[in-house]
Amino acid sequence: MMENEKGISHAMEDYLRTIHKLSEQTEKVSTSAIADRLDVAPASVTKMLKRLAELALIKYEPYKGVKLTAFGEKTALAVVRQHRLVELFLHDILGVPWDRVHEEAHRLEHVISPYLQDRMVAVLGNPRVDPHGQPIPSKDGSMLQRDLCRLSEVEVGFSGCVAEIEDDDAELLRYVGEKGVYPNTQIKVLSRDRFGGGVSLLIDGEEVSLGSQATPQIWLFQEEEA
Amino acid sequence: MMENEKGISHAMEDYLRTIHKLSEQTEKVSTSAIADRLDVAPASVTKMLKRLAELALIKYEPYKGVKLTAFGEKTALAVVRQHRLVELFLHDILGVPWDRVHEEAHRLEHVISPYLQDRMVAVLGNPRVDPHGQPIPSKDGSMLQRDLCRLSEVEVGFSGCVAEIEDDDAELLRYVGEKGVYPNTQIKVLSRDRFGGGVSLLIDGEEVSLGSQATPQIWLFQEEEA
DNA sequence: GGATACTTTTAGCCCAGGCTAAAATCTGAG
DNA sequence: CTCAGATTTTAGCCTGGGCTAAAAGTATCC
Repeated sequence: MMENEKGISHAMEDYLRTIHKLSEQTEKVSTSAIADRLDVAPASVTKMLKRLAELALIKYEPYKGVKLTAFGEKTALAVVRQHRLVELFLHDILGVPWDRVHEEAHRLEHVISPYLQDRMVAVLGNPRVDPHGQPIPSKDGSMLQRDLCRLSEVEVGFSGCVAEIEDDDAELLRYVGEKGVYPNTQIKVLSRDRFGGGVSLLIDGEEVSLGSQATPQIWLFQEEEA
Repeated sequence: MMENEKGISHAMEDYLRTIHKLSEQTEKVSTSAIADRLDVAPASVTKMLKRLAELALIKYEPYKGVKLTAFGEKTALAVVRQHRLVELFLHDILGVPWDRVHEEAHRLEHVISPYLQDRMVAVLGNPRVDPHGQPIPSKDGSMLQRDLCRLSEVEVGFSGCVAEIEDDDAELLRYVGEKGVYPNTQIKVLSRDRFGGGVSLLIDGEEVSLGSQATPQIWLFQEEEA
């Protein structure tokens, strides 16, 4: 049951991380959205939501969706921190490619003690972002806030810098990596498909095209560069 | 249920490792010995033994104790390998002290994929022994066989080299470490308590005494040195 | 060789976290 | 405003891995 001292199981950690993730898009997160993402039946989600609500991790009104409480938010951020630190560790120290770190980290994140986390942080030198450019929440739960927009939504002619790429689709990461798009890659948007959302980019003097599945997953720093 | 592809759960891995460990002492391992070591009720052990027997991991005759099959042995050695590799990794790469690696490795060992194991091995440079001197089984299940004897059983006057120290009691490891006893430490037995099994040692020119709880946990290379 | 003590197993329970099928609620289109 | 369709919840079941209490088997001692 309570795998860590606070009565929060590994499964609960997964739910919290998922709810946190989905909260970026919608205010109240739906049962089915969680079920989809965790690949479990909606009924299972409902059951778990009740437990999370009992622990005061979420505010749950039946049929109305769910929202993290402040406590839940804090706990979720701790899970995200753990996850991203592990990803970075796997990448930087063990040489795991960026399209594999997510799934490996998913298993590891639940069994890293606070002590080990500290050791990892020490070895990594207090890092700020994971291998996909996503910011690592600090211990106290504050997270680097940045002004980002999706590559799928930026104007033709925009020139700027890649901030992060969504980490949950390994296939996509491989695709994007092959095209030479990584965090901090400098890009300029040359053109855009009229329908579909694919783009043509200038990267390092080369012209590169990206399919419409990829562009919404790539986030750019908002501030336009010269 | 089946946490790895072969239908062997984390709990089962713990049982296998424990049975393997206890098999060093006795031919047939008793239910209660397993229960003691895993800190669960004997009834729980019985139940699990049936499951392990169904998977052909052990030979189980009710009331007569239990023994690993060849398949069980192989599986257990894979778990031991995982455990010791993780211990070494934590020690060498993350700087975790040797009295802490066991408990941390205990959680981690169940969630390291074969791929990650390979990465660890690469980073560690194909190591042979863990931080307590215990040999790491190779991938194919062969393990460095050595001729060891306990410090508690060696004659006064013996001079030789520490091979390994049992890793499951952190307190003891700290004690032994404070005394300067590590794998490969050169020692000479100066005297022995008439009753109790404590000894007085010469280490690096210094006289050091070790209590009777410690000496049976310390293993020496059998061959006497000049 | 039998009484007693210890060990092991059985029986039956619990909880977490899944599942399906059926009931309840919500939503949006006419 | 109603009702069909989608979403969500309830009810009830399952499995793994624990537990306790009671029964069964084994060992020991006289």
